[in-house]
Amino acid sequence: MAEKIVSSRDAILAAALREFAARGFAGARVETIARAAGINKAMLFYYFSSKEGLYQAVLQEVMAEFFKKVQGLITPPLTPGEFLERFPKLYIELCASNPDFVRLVGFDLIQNPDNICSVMAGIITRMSEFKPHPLFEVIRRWHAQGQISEADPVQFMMNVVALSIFSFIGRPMVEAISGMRVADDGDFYARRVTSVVNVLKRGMLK
Amino acid sequence: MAEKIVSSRDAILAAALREFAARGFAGARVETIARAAGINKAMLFYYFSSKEGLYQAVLQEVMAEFFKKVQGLITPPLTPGEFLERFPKLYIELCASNPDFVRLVGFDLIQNPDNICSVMAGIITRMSEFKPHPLFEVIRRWHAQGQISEADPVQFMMNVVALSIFSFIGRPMVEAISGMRVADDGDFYARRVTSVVNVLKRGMLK
DNA sequence: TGTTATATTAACCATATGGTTAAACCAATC
DNA sequence: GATTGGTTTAACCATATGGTTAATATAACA
Repeated sequence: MAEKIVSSRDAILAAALREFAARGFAGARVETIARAAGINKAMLFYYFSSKEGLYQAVLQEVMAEFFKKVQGLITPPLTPGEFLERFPKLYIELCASNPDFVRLVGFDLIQNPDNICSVMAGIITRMSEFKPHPLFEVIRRWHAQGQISEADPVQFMMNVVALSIFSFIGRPMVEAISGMRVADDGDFYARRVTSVVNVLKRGMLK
Repeated sequence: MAEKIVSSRDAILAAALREFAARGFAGARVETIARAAGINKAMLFYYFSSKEGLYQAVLQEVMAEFFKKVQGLITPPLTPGEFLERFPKLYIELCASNPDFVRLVGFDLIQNPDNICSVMAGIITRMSEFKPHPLFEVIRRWHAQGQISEADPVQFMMNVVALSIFSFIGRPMVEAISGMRVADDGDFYARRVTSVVNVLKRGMLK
């Protein structure tokens, strides 16, 4: 066969994402990643020069993919109402279908916020469309035109992202407090989207 | 002197909280904890039989303290409006003054949700007042009486907790996207409380 | 004072882990 | 068929790490 189904490099990246997401950087074992990728441990150091290098590569790849998707959403001009409907939906569905992404970013956000910030900054810089980051200008304009009630774009985005992403990390916590087990069907996320969109629109739209 | 300023046991617990919060379970070094606590490593295994045991003890202690405070808030009967004002305020201020708590719980939530769930369940069971967990009954009643718009108590609480806790974990992320550095003064949290309470009341109160 | 239970330490130990190396394999190209 | 350059592996290595032990200090107490 001319090409392998997956290159060793890609197999390593995929396996590494799973392992890092499951155990964090320190808890991840290079050996385990190699075995899961079906290659010798030395291969891993051949492609990525260290565990740290591999980690950064995974983070880079995964974040870049994520930003590409978000960018697609916010490129066309939107009304605040449209934005508050589409962003959480995209975000929640994206996270639901990539649980490893959420956990990886979560770990990094807790442990080493500066690192993920610089990774994101790097990606944003490379995507010229994001440059001065139009989104925050847009949000400011929405408020200036009296379309939304929240004046501070940072608070605005925090509210949006918080409600969206917490559906994943915080679910077990709420389950524990409530004593209720939330069904793990796709339905849960559909209901979650509804609730979030509702709160955001009623809460921040004028 | 009859008693030491702090018992070795407590010194270990305090140092362990710091270390586990900073590096996660796997990243934490027993040696480092011992040194920070000013005792010999063997002492640590003398009081807590293993690294895992120490970790659980820390989690237990920290969660119990947290629940005690939350309980104080929700014990008296409240209107939904009062609840939506006081809960986020308490939550955000609590997290702001105990960043280690947030990170420790965050780690555990991502890596091992079942564990923290059972810890919480244990604590709740021991606090008899929480038993059938009245809070969720109360929320249901609020909706039945037409006082709030969200019918599902799980969604209701998720919205509340998400907006409150994300102020900490997610802040660097929003900062990176926005390119703005949020001032680290106490003011930030005050503004955050205002925004969250606003969204929640406008978004879920009828 | 002798006894006992609790605290505390220095010195070890077995193992796991990130990382290296030198040799082999393999496909393309000359 | 020899050369070359990327790919892959088994066998190592140094070190860090969780955990143990046996001996000692301390305080309470009979």
